[in-house]
Amino acid sequence: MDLEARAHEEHHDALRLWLRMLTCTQLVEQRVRGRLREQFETTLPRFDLMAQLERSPEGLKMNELSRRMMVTGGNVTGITDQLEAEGLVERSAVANDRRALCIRLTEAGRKAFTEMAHVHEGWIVDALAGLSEREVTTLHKLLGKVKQHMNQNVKRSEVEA
Amino acid sequence: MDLEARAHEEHHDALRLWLRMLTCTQLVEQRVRGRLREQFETTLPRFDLMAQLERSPEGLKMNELSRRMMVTGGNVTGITDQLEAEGLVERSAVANDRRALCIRLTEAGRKAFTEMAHVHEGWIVDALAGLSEREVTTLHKLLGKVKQHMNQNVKRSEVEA
DNA sequence: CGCAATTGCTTTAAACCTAAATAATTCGTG
DNA sequence: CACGAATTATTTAGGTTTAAAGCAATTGCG
Repeated sequence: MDLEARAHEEHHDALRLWLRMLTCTQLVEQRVRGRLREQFETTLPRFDLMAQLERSPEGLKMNELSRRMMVTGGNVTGITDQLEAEGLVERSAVANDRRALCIRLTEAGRKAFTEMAHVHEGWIVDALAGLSEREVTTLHKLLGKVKQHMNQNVKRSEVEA
Repeated sequence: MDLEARAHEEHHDALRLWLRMLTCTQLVEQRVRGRLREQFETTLPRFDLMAQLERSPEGLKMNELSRRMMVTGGNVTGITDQLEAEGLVERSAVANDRRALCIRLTEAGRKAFTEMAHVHEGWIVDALAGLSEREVTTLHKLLGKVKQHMNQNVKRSEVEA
């Protein structure tokens, strides 16, 4: 096989892999969305925001929340508004910077999240039950490479721009 | 390590893998969305719809399009409306079933898509360039297992329901 | 200091997406 | 054949998400 044909095939493989990544993610995501709605009357973004806060009991700035959730700031504002209205999170001022806000789970929020998180973990375990323990590790490692490469690329693009 | 502790660890691994899958998908997806907008003034759903049609030159029913894109029918109606208004796709009747419509790329649509698809493929190849050819294959195979397991689960749930 | 650039959050407008309701058609079964 | 059930596409109403603009506070630099 000549080099050009080989390159073509590899390109095709990359595309096929990407489509499969998308498919898998959407399959799991849609199932999780549906169950969050049915069983807890909440949404994935709301769950995700609370999950981020649960991992940082000291609280996070909107800024940081937006970065970690990989969504725009306006989006975080909206979701936080909802959760705050329901008493699940609270905004509080940050010392020495009156622009910034620190978002924290309330006690009620932490309680509600803990309950959901336990069930949620079961869904994920089920979704990935087709893989052996070893395969889970391999997948995690390979996706780690993808992630690392993407982050390097982002930095380079920013520098070039 | 006792069984319970091991189960806990495996659960944690599944969750970590899921979060990484989400991260990787979003990293690539957001980059693609941005470039589609900047370079072609279009969106991912529009691109995706055209991609499905390109793979089926004989056309697809709304029905089938919706299933393949993994979005609701109403959504497909809206995106099709846009693309039809721009002369990139066309709706035509289906023989023997006056409920159904067949959606096809127009000549202009095929031309526009081919141009975009070529560039798009390059983005994906770049995004996955951190992986060796062998790793791409492994990843594809492992995700295939996830997909298969999810689809089996879906069927079982439907039967039970 | 003075003031331009930056940072942090919110608001806005437009596109996207969903679930549910609607309308038209086809299918299945007595 | 008749008629209820299922299928196909669209419409509608309600959220979600994004990019971009806007506002307020802070930082940095001459």
